[in-house]
Formats: sequence, structure tokens, C-alpha cells
Amino acid sequence: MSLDHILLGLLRTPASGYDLGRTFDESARFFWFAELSQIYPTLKRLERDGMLTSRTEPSVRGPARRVYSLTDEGREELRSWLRSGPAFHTLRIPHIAQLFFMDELGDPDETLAFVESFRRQLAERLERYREFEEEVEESHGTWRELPEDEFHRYCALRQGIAVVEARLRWCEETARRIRERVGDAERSPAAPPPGGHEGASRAAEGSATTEPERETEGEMA
Amino acid sequence: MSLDHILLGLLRTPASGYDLGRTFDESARFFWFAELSQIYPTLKRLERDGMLTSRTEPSVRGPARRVYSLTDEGREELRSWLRSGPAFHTLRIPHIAQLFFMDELGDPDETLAFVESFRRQLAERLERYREFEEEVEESHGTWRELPEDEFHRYCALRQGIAVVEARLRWCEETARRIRERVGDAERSPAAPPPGGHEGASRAAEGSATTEPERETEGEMA
DNA sequence: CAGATCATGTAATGCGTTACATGATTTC
DNA sequence: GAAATCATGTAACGCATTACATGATCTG
Repeated sequence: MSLDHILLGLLRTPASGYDLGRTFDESARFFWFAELSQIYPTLKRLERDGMLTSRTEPSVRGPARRVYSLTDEGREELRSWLRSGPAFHTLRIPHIAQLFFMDELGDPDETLAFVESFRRQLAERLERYREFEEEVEESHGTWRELPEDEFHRYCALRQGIAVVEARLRWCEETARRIRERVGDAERSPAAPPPGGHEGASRAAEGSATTEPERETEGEMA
Repeated sequence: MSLDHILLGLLRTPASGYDLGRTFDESARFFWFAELSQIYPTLKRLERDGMLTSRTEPSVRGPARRVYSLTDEGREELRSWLRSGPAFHTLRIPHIAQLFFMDELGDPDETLAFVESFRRQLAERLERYREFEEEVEESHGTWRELPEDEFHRYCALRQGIAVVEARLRWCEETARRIRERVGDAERSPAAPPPGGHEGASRAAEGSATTEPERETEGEMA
């Protein structure tokens, strides 16, 4: 039941359902997302349960806005969630699952293409996170100067960045290993497979072409 | 609809629902989990749809086992999922959300305790992953010698490890920063808060005590 | 003989997505 | 006048968890 708590957290500054939808889209994406169709009924329920109050306000354009704010009871609920210790979720990571079964395709080129596509999407994501990080840094200088609320938000973002960066490094490590395995197989006397498949060239791009891996395991730990 | 595909992937070697439950528990936890109460009906549906076949087998102990195996149609479905590109899921990470709102508690000690508790749980998880990694390495040597299927599984695990390690480094970075901020605040003329709360000592432990942060940002990128 | 493990399931409930419905205002 | 944005919602469906139900066999 985390969406409840996340809405309570966001509603420490009053907002409408629509506003919250934009918040998820723009600034909370890196740790949570909810559709408007889930937000509206949840807000209603939280109000019914005394966690929120609402008033309607005329909108500058479009229909009237229903603006929610946190009640004392809601604030207490939020605090007790925050004090309940780190909430772990069960891991369900489809892209790792895909990789786990990828031997089924029996083609290193396809695995390589997969990793490369994954890498591109991560790079894009990292760029968005970085822009967000810069915005904070531009308005306040370094983390040392941030007010309490911004500091916590900044730390949360830093974790998002750290994870994406780790995945990016993993992509590079893994691509290198796949290329090295293909290279070994083709040099070996086990006979290269028949048909017009020529090594790991199809999905390859960037970074030195067949450079044998220098052992970086130590640095990864 | 990923559980479907994950079951198909696992059922390339025939197994019962119960077996699959143990697999999630023991060797697939780092990327997926499902309850038996979800597994059983899903298997039934997949069989109905022609993705699986089953036969019953007497069990050594307990009731008869229903053992499922992949059909050609099921294998095709699995392959097309694998070829459909990396499947991203919307991020929903409650512990980052908690941190995001943690300023609500207004107490650096509580944030520090949170980060420390998070760190301990990650360390435990990393240990399990490492044991798993060692098992693979012991049976086959380095990744260079692994057969295709084990190599892919190993790479998947490596990503899990990389992410946990990144989170651990983040914990240390963040704890250091919180301590530094508390130190600054107490040395500053803004007056230390009244009452018997003495800095960030409560949750602190390990690593040099008040060592000012040496800038490691560059290395993190 | 009590408790763990093997083995299969159903039912109720909750969380989340997709599709649908409505209508005003602004911009091109 | 068409499309985008503001703004609110409902309904149907699917995915996941928790609780419940049953019974055999092995271990201490």
C-alpha cells in the first residue's frame, strides 16, 4: 500500500489529482509512477479515511480543481511509515529475466544486440537524471548548501543515478565478454558455424573493437 | 504478463509447480518471485493455451506430481519475447520514496539510522549473491569456460551484484554526507538544538568517524 | 506423535493498467 | 476548426498477495 504513503508525502504541499499526475511524470518518475485513473480514487479513499481534506477551487482554464491537503492524521500515518524502516519490494525485473534465458536463441549476436539496446535506453535515462541533478545544483550550489528537504530529494536521486551508472558499466563489461567469447570460438578448431553469420560485428559499435578484456573485477567490488 | 514468459523459460527443463516455487525461492530470487498460489493457476492456463503439456508422476513422498514441459508453441512464444527487446518496467521503489520524504522527520539521526539499516540489508543480500556466484565459478572456473546457458545466467547475476554494490556505495556516500552536514550545523553559530540529542553518533558505525569527505564524484561516473 | 517437507489447489481481496466518457479553454 | 492542455472521473480486466483447505510421508 505504498501509493497511499507517497501521495501523503507529496501532499505536504497541497495539490490536485492532476497536479500529482504531473509530478509523477516530471519529478518522481525515478522512484514511482501512477496513472490518473489510480490517483483519483485513491485520493477519494484517503479523504474518506481522514488522511486528507479537500476544497474545490476555480481553475484558470478547464473545470474546477479539487485541491487536497494533508490532515494531522495523514501526517502521523506518513511519519510512522517513514519510521518503519526501509521497505523492500520483491524483485521483478523482466530485462534480467530475458538475459537469464537468452541462451535459448543460441546466437551471441542477438544477446549483444539486446545488451546494446539496453545500454542505449539506460544512457537516455541517465541524461534525464543528470539534467534534473544539475537543476538542483544550479539553484543551490553543492549538496552542502541544500536545505533539508532538497537534500533528501537530492540523495534519493543520487541513488537512482548510481544504479543506472552501475547498469551501464555492466552493459560494457558484458558486451566485452560476449565479444571475447565469440572471438575465442572462431579462433578455436571447433569449426565456425556454417552460413553467413560473421561474428559479433552486427550489433557492435563504439569502444575498441576486439580488445581483450583487462581484468577490472577488483574495481567493480 | 511476464510471469508467463518466465515460467516458459524455466520449463525448458520439465518441472512441477512445486519445483518452480523452489526455483524462485532459491535461484531466481534476484530477478523474479512468484507464490505457489499464483504459479498453479498460471500453469493451468498456459497448458490450456497450448504452451505447455503435463503428465502426472508418482511422487517419492506426498501426492502425485504434475510435471509440465514446454511445447513447440510455448518455445516460439518464449523466443519471440526474448527477441522483443529489453522489457522495462515502471519504477516503483518504496525505499527511495521513503528517503525522498525523510525530511519530514526533521532529524538527521533518523535518516542516518535508515541508511544504516538499508546498508545492512543490502550487505546480507550481497553475501547471498556472492555465494551463488562462487558456486558457478567453482563448478566451471571463470566465465570464459562457462557453457552458453550458464554464461547467460551468470551475466544476469552479475547485474544483480553490480546494482547491490552500487547501492552499498551510495549508502556510504550518503551516510558520510549526513554526518558532515550535522557536524557543520553544530559548529555553526546557528545554535545547536536544545535537548539531549548529540549529533550523528547514534546510528554511526564503521568507516572513519568524522573524516571530511574526499570528493569521489568523478569515480562514481 | 509432533513438526517439517512434499504436493496440489481455491477464494477473497488489493494494486495497477487500459479503455472509456466528458467537457472547457487555449493555440495554431 | 483541429489539436493540445487542463481537469475530473468510471468500468473492466489482469496481475499479485494473503488466507484457507487437504492430505501424504519422513524425521526426531
